[in-house]
Amino acid sequence: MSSYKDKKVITIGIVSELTGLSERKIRYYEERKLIYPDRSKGGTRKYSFLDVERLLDIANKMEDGMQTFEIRKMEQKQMKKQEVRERMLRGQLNAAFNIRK
Amino acid sequence: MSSYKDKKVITIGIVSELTGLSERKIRYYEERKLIYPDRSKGGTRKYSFLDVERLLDIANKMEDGMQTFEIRKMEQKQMKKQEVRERMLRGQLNAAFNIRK
DNA sequence: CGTGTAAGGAATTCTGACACG
DNA sequence: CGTGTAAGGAATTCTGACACG
Repeated sequence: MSSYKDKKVITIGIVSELTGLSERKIRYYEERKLIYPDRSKGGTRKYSFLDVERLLDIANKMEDGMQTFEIRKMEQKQMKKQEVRERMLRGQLNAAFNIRK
Repeated sequence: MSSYKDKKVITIGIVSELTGLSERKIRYYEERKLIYPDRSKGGTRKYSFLDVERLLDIANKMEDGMQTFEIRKMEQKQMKKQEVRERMLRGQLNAAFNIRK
């Protein structure tokens, strides 16, 4: 289920190197609810490789002139689409095999 | 080729949490040539998930009473075995398909 | 809105050494 | 040999704010 990709173990300086984004930008995207790092006891942020990929995606969208709230909404829509797909798939499976919870 | 597993992006504090080993031990195993972290410009160590796995393996062997130099030698032997296997495999492939470099 | 920067403090890491065994 | 620890300094990160636009 959870692989290395999801483990929040990377500090912001390294994320900055990996993505080419300034630490300021990375923290700002968190403020705008686009990314959710963990925190150490001391309070330092910890990111996963998945977060790094998300940040690269965000960077692309920002370059295209998109605003942070648009990116957030877009992701919510993606989530919804995904949910609908899964619901439909489950429904079809249930119909095909006549499964009840 | 290189995946997330090999990227040296984890600081020693987090490696310590992931492995349960003290930072002292982790640095010592480096001194004994059992592990090779990268360094940031400032000099802080950076480890990969593969390094974390290696450390867990080292920890097991230490618990079994093995000494650091024994672990190092054991790994060298593993490397040699692996090389031999690859050389043989390559030889068989070449023979089978009559390939020349 | 998105991002740079200087500011001061706190958390993290580093090295070399002493200790014990 | 393997590991803990106190010591002092350096690198890293954090927050809140001011600036520009």
